[in-house]
Amino acid sequence: MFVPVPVPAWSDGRVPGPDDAPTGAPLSKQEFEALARFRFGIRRYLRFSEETVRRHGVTPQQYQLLLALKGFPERDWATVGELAERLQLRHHSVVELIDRAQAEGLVERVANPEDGRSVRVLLTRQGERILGRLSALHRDELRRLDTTLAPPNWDALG
Amino acid sequence: MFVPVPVPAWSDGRVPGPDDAPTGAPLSKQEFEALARFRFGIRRYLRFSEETVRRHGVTPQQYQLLLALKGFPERDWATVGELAERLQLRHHSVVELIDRAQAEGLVERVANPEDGRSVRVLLTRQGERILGRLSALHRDELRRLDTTLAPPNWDALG
DNA sequence: CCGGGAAACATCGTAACGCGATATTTTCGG
DNA sequence: CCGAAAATATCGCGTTACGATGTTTCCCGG
Repeated sequence: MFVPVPVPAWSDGRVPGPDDAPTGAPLSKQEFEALARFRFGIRRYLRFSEETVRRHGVTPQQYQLLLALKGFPERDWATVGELAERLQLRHHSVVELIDRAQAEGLVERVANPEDGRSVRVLLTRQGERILGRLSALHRDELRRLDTTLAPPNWDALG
Repeated sequence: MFVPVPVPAWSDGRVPGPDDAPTGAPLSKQEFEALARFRFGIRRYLRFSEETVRRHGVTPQQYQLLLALKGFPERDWATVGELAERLQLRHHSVVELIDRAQAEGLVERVANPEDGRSVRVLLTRQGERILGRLSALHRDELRRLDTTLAPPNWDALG
């Protein structure tokens, strides 16, 4: 499942390969621990999220879709392509995700008046309602976790 | 794929269900955006990670396994159960992950002298080498992303 | 010292998800 | 008005994490 993203979304648009020399010195035990702790924090948050949303009858992917819509900058809808970028997935993976969410009555598709090729995806009333509850729970959890979840502070590691 | 974790790893050991009232008021558009941006940051980091490690011939799960070993607090090995906690997976998922990583020569199992039921998992020389390179690249990327990746600062949102 | 329950690890079959490859519809420049 | 590019959609497949179940080792009461 190798995955070349068409327009890389990180810093310099390059993905380091096996021949790239790492820029810094070898990592200390402390640095490895910091990296591992950060990853653990992410896993823990995602695990909390997964359990929470499933108890409300939606999958983690669906929650991310809903959130990406309601949380889209400036708007409250998005096209498939825009969602693919926000969710860091391929277009057709998003298409399938939308299909499933639509079947559950969480989102709907509307023709885009500005471009007939694309589609506007937006939340249904039910989608709004569920997202509202779930987001509040996530905000609460984030408030509790936030120091645990912060990226390592390399300078204070010495 | 519903997932009741035996010993929940988050705050109060409870997972909010549909009948829990969210503690706070409904979220503002800004808060939704903050939540979505944070999730986007995570996705972007994980995407970077996936691409990077695949170019070096390991899967994302394998990288996480290696990192969990080298970054384990106080030690540089762990049991299957400990890894399950750190990786937030079920025991047998970790067993399979270790099987695959072992087949690739990245980790090895050694009998645990202190308890014959459990197993010590540790890095091979090759696992160390690959992990070293990958971790340096991850540290570099994290240094670049860190403001983007920080959890939302709710107080500064108003 | 021994028998039963618990703990730790392992095996097997299954379902969901994201992907590559490919197809379809719409736009737009010349 | 036509061909190339863009945006969305369809199909089949491999990987992975899971639930259910099995095996080995420890530990404790009697």
